[in-house]
Formats: sequence, structure tokens, C-alpha cells
Amino acid sequence: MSTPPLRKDAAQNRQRIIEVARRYVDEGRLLQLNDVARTASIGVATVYRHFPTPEALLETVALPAVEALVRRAEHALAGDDAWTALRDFLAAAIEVLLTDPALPPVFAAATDALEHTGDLKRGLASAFAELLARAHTAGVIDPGVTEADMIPLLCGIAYAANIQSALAPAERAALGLRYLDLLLTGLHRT
Amino acid sequence: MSTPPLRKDAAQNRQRIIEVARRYVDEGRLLQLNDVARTASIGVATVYRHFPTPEALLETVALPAVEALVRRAEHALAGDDAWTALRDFLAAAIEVLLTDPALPPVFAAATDALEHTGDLKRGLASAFAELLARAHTAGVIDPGVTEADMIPLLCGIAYAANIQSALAPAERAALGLRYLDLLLTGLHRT
DNA sequence: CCGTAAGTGGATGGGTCATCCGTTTCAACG
DNA sequence: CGTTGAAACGGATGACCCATCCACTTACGG
Repeated sequence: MSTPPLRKDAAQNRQRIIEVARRYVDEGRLLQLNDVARTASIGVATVYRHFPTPEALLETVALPAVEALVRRAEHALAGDDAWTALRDFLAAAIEVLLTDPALPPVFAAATDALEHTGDLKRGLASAFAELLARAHTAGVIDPGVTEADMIPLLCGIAYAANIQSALAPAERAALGLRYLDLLLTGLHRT
Repeated sequence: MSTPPLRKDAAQNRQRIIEVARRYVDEGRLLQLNDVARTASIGVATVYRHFPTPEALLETVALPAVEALVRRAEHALAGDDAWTALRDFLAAAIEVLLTDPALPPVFAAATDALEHTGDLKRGLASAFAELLARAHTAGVIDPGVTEADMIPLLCGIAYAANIQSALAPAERAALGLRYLDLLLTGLHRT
């Protein structure tokens, strides 16, 4: 579990790799480790040492966004209306999911297949479970729905909105929110 | 548009390729043209001539299932209750989408990117549009929802159910149906 | 300043992809 | 039937990508 602190140059390289990868993701290019290495003017082996697979790199690129989402969830927990809190958080999740191309694959992957994000995703899941639990006890949501359903469903919505590849990102985000609304209408109880 | 009829041996090879590819799809192996060729004991070039890309091959493999679905839609149009017809058809669609691994990619692709399936998908879309239109005039469904929404949403549901890679196919199908129900509850009007 | 462990780079073997072209097979016609 | 031209075939091949290995360099504690 101990992570011996990285040497200065290593940390620098690592950072540089992440930056380049982030640019790749944003531009929709797929992450090829060799390619990233060349673009970053860094040896291939260095990249492979830091990130054994493209997924690992992607995961690291996605990290800040996931963290932000966790904070968002905790913030939502501070709200007082169970339904509103849940809905707002879900909307935020969809929005970021459709805005940052790094996120969908990370969320779609099995929780424990990820090195770093695993804990975060678990944290997110539990914060989210709490939001759901509140909604359940408040009786404002279909009692049969668990957080084990919601994460895939969110991914599904993001996926559906993303299929419309002709649309601009902003339009896709709007579409995603609309789809979320549709789903939530089905889940809402009064 | 004219398709000069295939020579006997060519047709035979083509068939053989499709059969092998179907096996690949069913076993979840990804379609690699070279690989398929070797398995089918057929020259690589032959495979490439018949199917320039893996997508083209996949499309052809999926064809019968798509045709079946079109028939199903037309059959549904014979029913008299708009809502039931729509719901039953959607359930059938989800079921086959989750049962046949060849279908999701084909449906997710842009309609006009496909060679053969394009027409079929258009036919499906129009039969489906008819089902929706009936539901609309009967006032039993959210008026804002179009068939341009429904296909992606279906794919999204299939996607969500498929993420649960730990589940057996049958369980995933059941899950998909449940998700569909959730969505439909959101769309239903009375 | 030196020793050592951590870090680096890129050459390279292994693998996949898809094209090209010399050969074979079909089937139409005399 | 036998001939012939077009259609189809096959696999060798060059281009490309992936990821490992190891000889070299660099940071940094003593």
C-alpha cells in the first residue's frame, strides 16, 4: 500500500504524460501509449512504466473529474429535500459524463478493475446510496431501484445521448438531461 | 444498384464466412477478418472481398435478426391497443438486443453508415414511428418523445444492462426489461 | 563527491492488418 | 464437349502497432 514518493524527474514526466493524454481525450483521439509517448517526447518505456495500459492512463486523466463529482455528491447530501438533492446530483452527473469523454469508460468499467478510481467510485457509490436511501425513506422514489441500478442507467443515458454523434457536445448534454428527466419521471413517487 | 448474381463457389464461400462469423459473435470473440478467414479455411483476400470491414460482416450477420424485428413491428401494428402494441414491441426489441450480441453495434451505428441494414433500419424506424404516432394520437405517451429518441434510448438500456457483465445473459435480459419498464413508466400518460 | 537505486529511452521481436497479383475455377457459348 | 474470358481465389508480403528488455543516465542520501 505504501507509495514511495516519486523522484522529481519522474513526477515531472508523469505529469507531462497526463497532460498530453488529457489533450488526446479532449480531441477524441484514442489513447495509444506509443503515440502519447512520441507526442510527449518521452520514451515509450517511461510511459508504460507509469501506466501499464491505456485504461490506467485514462483512469488517471479522469481522476479530477471523479473527485469533483464526489464532492458534488457530498454537497448534495447537505440539501434538505431528498428528491431535489437526488435529481440535482444526477443532473450534474449526466452533464459531466457527457462533457468529459474520459469519464464514461471509467464508470462503465467494473468498480474493482480500476487501480486508483476504485476507492473513489466506492465513495461515490456510498454517497449516492445515501441520497437514494433518503429518497426511499421519504417515499419519493420507486422502492425497487437501488444504486446498483442507477450507475448503469446513468451510463446508458450518457451512451444514448452520445450516439447522436452529429450533435454538438452542448446539444448532447441537453439531450442527456432530457433523457434523465424521462427516466426520473418513471422513478418519481409522490 | 444492380447486383450481378454471385457465382456458385463465391456464394458458398460467402455463406461459410457468415457462419463462422456468427459463431465468433456468439462466443463473444471479436471479429478479425484475418482470423475468420483462417478459421473458415478461406483465403484472407476472399473474406476482404466479400466484407471490406468487420462492421460490414457484422452487419450481414445481424441481418436476419433485424428482419425478424421488422416483422415483429409490423405484427405489432396489427394490434388494436396503441399502448400495449408499443410496449410489447419495445420489450421484444430489448430482448433480442440483449440476446444477440450482433445487434447493438448495428443499431448504435448511424443509420446510413450501413450498406445493407440501412433500408431495413429505415423500415423499422417507420414502422416504429407508426406505432408511436398511434400512441401519440391516443394520448397515452409523452408527446415530446419521437422515434429519433427511442432508438438511442433502447440502445442505452441495452448498454446499461450489458454493463453487468457478471450476470448471465438471461438475467441481463430480465434486467433490461425492468429498465425498459422504468422508462416506460416515465413516458406513459393516461 | 561518490555510490546506488530509481528512472530513462529506443531498438527490437512479435503480432495484426489489408493489399496485390499470379493462379484456379466457373459457366457461357460455339 | 472444348474453349475462353471473366470472376473468384489464396497467401505472400510490406506497413504498422504494441510492449518488453537492457544498456545508459540521473537524482539524491551519506
